[in-house]
Amino acid sequence: MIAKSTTTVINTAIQKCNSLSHIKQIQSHLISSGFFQFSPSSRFKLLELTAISSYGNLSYATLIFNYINNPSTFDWNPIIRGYAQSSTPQIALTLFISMLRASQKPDAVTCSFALKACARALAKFEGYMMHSFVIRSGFMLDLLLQTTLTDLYCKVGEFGDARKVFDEMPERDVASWNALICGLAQGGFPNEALELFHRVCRMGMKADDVTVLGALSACSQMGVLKEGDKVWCYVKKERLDLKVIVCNAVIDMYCKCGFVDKAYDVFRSMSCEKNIITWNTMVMGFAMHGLGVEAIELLNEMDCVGVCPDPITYLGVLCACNHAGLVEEGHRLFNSMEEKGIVHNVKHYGTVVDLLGRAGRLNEAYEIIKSMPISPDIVLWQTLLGACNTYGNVELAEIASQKLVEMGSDSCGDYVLLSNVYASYKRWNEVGRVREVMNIKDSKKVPGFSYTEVGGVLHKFINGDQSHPCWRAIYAKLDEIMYRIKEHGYVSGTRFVLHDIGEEDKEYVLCYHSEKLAVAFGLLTTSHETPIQVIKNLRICVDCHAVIKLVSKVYNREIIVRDRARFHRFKEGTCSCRDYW
DNA sequence: TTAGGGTTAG
Repeated sequence: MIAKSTTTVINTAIQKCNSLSHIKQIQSHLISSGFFQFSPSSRFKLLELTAISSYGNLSYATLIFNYINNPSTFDWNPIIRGYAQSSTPQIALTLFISMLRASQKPDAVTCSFALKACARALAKFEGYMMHSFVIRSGFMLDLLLQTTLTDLYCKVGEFGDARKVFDEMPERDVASWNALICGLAQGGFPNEALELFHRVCRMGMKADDVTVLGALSACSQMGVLKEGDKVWCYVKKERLDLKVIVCNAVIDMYCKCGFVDKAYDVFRSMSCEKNIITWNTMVMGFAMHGLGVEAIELLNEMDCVGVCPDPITYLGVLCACNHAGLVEEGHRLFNSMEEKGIVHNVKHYGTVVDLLGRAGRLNEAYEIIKSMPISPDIVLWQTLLGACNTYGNVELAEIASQKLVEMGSDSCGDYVLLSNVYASYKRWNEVGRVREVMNIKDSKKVPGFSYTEVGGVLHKFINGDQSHPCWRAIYAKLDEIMYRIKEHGYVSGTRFVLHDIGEEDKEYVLCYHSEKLAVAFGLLTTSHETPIQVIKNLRICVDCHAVIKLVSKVYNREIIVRDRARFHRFKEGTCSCRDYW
């Protein structure tokens, strides 16, 4: 028997560990003194520290664990927890099964780690098995497990089951609400997430930092400024702005709602210390708004105040140069990364290829791809192909298309671009051949949709959509728009339509793109001085861009479109992207 | 002796 006071001394020493070598010293002391075998609490502390602390080492923790004769639940728990939060969470589930085979009984804590592992591994089937195990073990009344289950079902996309677990909870605390709010926000249901946030506030429950993170993410996705403002007021009232993670989310929200100035105000007036994510979010915000010079200035400021940029900072700055057309600066920054100790990743290559490609420097872009020490991905070849389409480079377009086929890309956009390049040289035989392959492959297109907020209600439009209650009026308005802008020189850009249909029909397909429907609806339902705000899931197409520019002039209306890549602010016939996107 | 919910990315 070991005296309790001795155990306390040992455990205090373990807690003071701050390096792996320190852990090893303690371990050897525990083994030689017999504590490893006879003091379960010391062994637990040692395992926990080795498996989950920042200076620990999971492989080493596994070595220690394998040294234990007949491990107890208290020995299994820290090792399962360690793997659950590692990059290989599926190992935690294998260990959970090994534990059952070794006839050790998992407790509610073991289950919480196993559920976490399922969520991180997106293991839906194993998640259902674990849920059943939790019920059979009699742990279903555990509030923490119910919350973990709610989170798990959201992460694997089973929102119905998440809702069921949540609705059946006898009592809920703020973390349970957060699991559902954040789960819905991250799972593509921002509207529902925001509604729940308001419900939490109405119930008089104190929303905490995690709740507002979920709400802010929802506002960012939908681009709803008024809602975002409300959350920001709540954040200030509850002093949640003392948390850097919350400020970062607020900056991101204002950028994505189209108000980079407000984001910058928050960035400048933060009362807590900025972290690298704060800087990166602001840089990315500038990029999104085509403010290349501002992004570069921020990078320089980081250098002045001694903050080390990371690969994401450089990605943001390169992206900003790309959107602002700062070709030389972007190219120079890309080349300077190595001396700053930052290794180029595939996204950096993607951005610089885009940058050079848009500037017509196709051969340089291709040389960069050829010199890459890592494999180019599908997006990168698509970027080059896009530039080939713009500049009519058949030779490189064929190379990029061939690579895309080899890589198994089945995006119909690839075929459209290649056939457009052939079409621009009137090489109709090749156009026909590409179209044929495209039909055989039955390439799928991601459906485009846009939404706009009018009177606090979000209206969603899909290409060619007739589901909106006012669709007849919207289509009539669009006909009027097309008629009026044609008087100002608009010619339909039918070469961007994919389908093999007659010219008139092509015009029809283009005409009812979701962003045009949203703009027509905005013109119908909002007053003259209100800017129309539209959010699109894909990049805006060339034809819609041309149409909206003219609409902003003919109807004298400001129109702001956030597409997948950036913001376009249309005013008096021009766009803030200067047609460079 | 141990558990739940979380911000940036072509």
